[in-house]
Amino acid sequence: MKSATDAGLGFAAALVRMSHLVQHVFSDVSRERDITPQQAQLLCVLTSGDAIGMTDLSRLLHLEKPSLTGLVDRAERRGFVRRVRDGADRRACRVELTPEGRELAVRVHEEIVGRLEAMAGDLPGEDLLRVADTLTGLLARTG
Amino acid sequence: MKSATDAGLGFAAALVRMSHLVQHVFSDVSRERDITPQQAQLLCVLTSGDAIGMTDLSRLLHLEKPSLTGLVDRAERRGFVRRVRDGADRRACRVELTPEGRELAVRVHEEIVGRLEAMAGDLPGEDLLRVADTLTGLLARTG
DNA sequence: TATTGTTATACTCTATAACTATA
DNA sequence: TATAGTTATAGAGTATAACAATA
Repeated sequence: MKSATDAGLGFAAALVRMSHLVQHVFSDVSRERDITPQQAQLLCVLTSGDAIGMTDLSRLLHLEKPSLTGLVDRAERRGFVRRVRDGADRRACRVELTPEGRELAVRVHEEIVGRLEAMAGDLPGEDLLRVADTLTGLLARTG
Repeated sequence: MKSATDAGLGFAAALVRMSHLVQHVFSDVSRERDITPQQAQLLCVLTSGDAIGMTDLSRLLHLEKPSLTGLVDRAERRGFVRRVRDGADRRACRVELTPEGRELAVRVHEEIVGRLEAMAGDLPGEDLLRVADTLTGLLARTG
């Protein structure tokens, strides 16, 4: 009943260590695809939806806008994303994946998910479902 | 029974999103303490144990050795850590926290843990224990 | 006036290659 | 020869301040 706090890690400590592990997976997969982890994260965010403005994107990635400008510049230079002008607001642009960027994003995402699930391989599926449910609930209220 | 995959996130996707959330907490807390997230991570790793050599530290932080040299240089310049010569091997040095570094590390760690637990505030404690247990089991086998 | 995004600047982070010193 | 760590160098990531263009 109290095993987590007695013999294992507390809730927050477990999340922190798991977060580092996930970051390492991001680093390894990015390295193999010859992109940076930040570019991988940008690609993953853009896979989820439609084209998105710089301001919203900077909020999603937790970056100041000038930092995002540079990140998008470099990703655009490499042909992964492109800026499209916003028809309604002539100040704004929206960022979207190019076909090559989308293909890369899908591969990176699949590889990351695959490695994480492989790590969980021999744990009971029921436990994993419960973890996913609990974390989903937490994320729904927080971010 | 299948709610996680039907209505919520899969296991890996939940871990990835949780990881980003943890990174944001690290960023926010680091910012408030006027250090970089990488310095915060270094401090946290050093809190856990004794002085540690550069090679082991680079493995723990998933950094190439020259990257670690710079990170330790900057942390040392700010007075958070110090290099001590290894008595047995004259090539080696071990990195340890200064008193000021340890104080900062404890505060940063407490703040991060506090925010993560606050986020989980209204979730059933039993669920959190199960999550911590499952993740601890996964971490024990992985890294 | 407020908002969208960029430019200018300075620093940190990171990797690869080459190096020194010790084992 | 192999290992521990650093130096040299280049590029990427990040933030703050100041700016341009549009709303």
